[in-house]
Amino acid sequence: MAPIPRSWQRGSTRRHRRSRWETSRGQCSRPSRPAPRGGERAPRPLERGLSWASPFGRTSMIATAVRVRFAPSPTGYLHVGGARTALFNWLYARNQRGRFILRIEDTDQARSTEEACGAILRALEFLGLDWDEGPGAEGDHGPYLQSQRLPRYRQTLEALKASGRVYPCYCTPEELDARRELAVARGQMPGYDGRCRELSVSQRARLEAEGRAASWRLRAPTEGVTAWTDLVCGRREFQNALLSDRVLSRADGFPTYNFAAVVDDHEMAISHVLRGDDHVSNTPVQLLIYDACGWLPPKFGHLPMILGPDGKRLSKRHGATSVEEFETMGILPDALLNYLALLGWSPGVEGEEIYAREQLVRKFSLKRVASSPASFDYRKLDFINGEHIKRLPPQRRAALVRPRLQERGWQVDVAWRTPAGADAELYLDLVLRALGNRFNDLRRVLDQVAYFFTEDYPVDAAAVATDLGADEARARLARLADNLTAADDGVSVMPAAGFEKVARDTVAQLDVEASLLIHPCRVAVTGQLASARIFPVLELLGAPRVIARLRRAAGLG
RNA sequence: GGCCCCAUCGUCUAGUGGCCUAGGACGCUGCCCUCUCAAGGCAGAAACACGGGUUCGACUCCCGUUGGGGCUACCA
Repeated sequence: MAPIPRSWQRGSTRRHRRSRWETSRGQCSRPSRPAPRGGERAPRPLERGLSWASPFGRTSMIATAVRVRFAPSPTGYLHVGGARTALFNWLYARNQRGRFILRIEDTDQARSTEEACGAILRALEFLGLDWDEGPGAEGDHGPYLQSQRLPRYRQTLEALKASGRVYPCYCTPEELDARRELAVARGQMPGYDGRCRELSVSQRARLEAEGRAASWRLRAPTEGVTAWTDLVCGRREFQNALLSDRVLSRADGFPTYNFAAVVDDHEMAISHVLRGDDHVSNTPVQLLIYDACGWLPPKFGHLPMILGPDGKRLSKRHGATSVEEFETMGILPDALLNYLALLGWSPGVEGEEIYAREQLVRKFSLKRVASSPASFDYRKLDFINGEHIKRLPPQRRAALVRPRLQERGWQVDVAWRTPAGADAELYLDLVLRALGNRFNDLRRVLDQVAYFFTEDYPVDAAAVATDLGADEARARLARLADNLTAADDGVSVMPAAGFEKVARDTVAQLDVEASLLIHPCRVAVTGQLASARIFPVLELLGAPRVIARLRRAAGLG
């Protein structure tokens, strides 16, 4: 087996403080954070006049610190796609010794909920993707909830109005929809038709007199191209003619996604935007907004999508999709991270694909991110999870099982005469050691150890029928029980070797194949066809229970 | 419909013009080990979507076809 990475020996290396979520509860909807020192920061003045003419006028050659962000909108649980995006950002930040920022994009008042926000934060905590700035970890660039940043968007909008880079649009959503449908029906482009772009002062006054509220649209260029070099897929470009004038500020005064994201990414000094492929077409729009504001855009990298096993977008009908579901399935956070990292990224070396999180951090590179979409493979996740479980140090494996055992009220009785006496901790440890590599699935382990802790353990009826159905088999078990009784002094712990000697002697007396005794014995004692090696199991069970179970199986008990 | 992207074993991928008789991982098959089951060891089946170019030479570069995906909002 490969050398065990330090993290598995040391236990958790998660950097985040366990208490963060507890202390950050409620941050999502209520700004209970202390007021920033010195009150509100002065708004950064908008640089007017050097935008289109000189979009890179403010380029600095000084390498800036890496600041990346994960910006979920709290409209549901954390999807594995989102988790993968968060992971890649986190890995990049940790690898580059940068900062990982968490920002909640809750400008959609109708769909955002506090529960969803809490669920997302909890899922990130479960995964151990700790954020340096964000809810519960206020930094210099907060607040980190968009709903608390409204004044900032308003300020930027005012500056844009002053520079003439936005114009009011009085079309209602209904009118827009109707015209869009018409355009599509005619085979034309569905984008905004520019109706309000060149309105005169008097026309605007008339529309406003009708009581129409204005949304504000970016006056975007109608020719040329908007291009960028994507960190993942290289040069990308879009025809400006295809990019219609987008709404930056809705009629209700709330910013749209593209506008809020740009303002926030700029004000939070984000250096790299790593997000899902589904955002590529937003990028030229955002680039235009940066330009209009006179800001230098960050670098962009678009991660390929995660598809279901059938190549369609991953959805619930494929199986689990939320981090929470994987947690209840018994998937370890590090295993999920390991698997997710391999979806769309490769370490570029052959052999083992099992990595502890700090190995991922060390190896991660944007250069090795794939540009093609990947299908989610639940079986490989299971394999990786099993490998992670197998590499856990004994105490941590015990910690995974213990609460579930306690939940069922299982305990250890000194009368069993096990090597652990009545020490439950030691007993669990010994049981898990006996199980060894067979313990690689949290969903199964409870059934695998049940017969050590209770008489009410699951029994495989088919196994009983085949292995204990014959009279000869039961007679052999009765003989074994008798011989064990004779060998047992009623006081001391019988070691595995002791059980084995009695069993071998019994086989010799009976003059049969050893397996003809051992297999029925296993079924009689564990209820299962498969278990850990039988003699250590018998030792852990203790002679009293072994003899009782044998007699019961033999029909004598 | 329009725009954009993607294309190597069933799946995740390595591969940046000759190292490729295409490598690894999961899964699958067989054998070994063996008290069962796992684990482990060994072996095996399994792919460059198709068609044109470019080149002395294409998995690698270009074009087209096909297939898949994304976007096309006063959602994010």
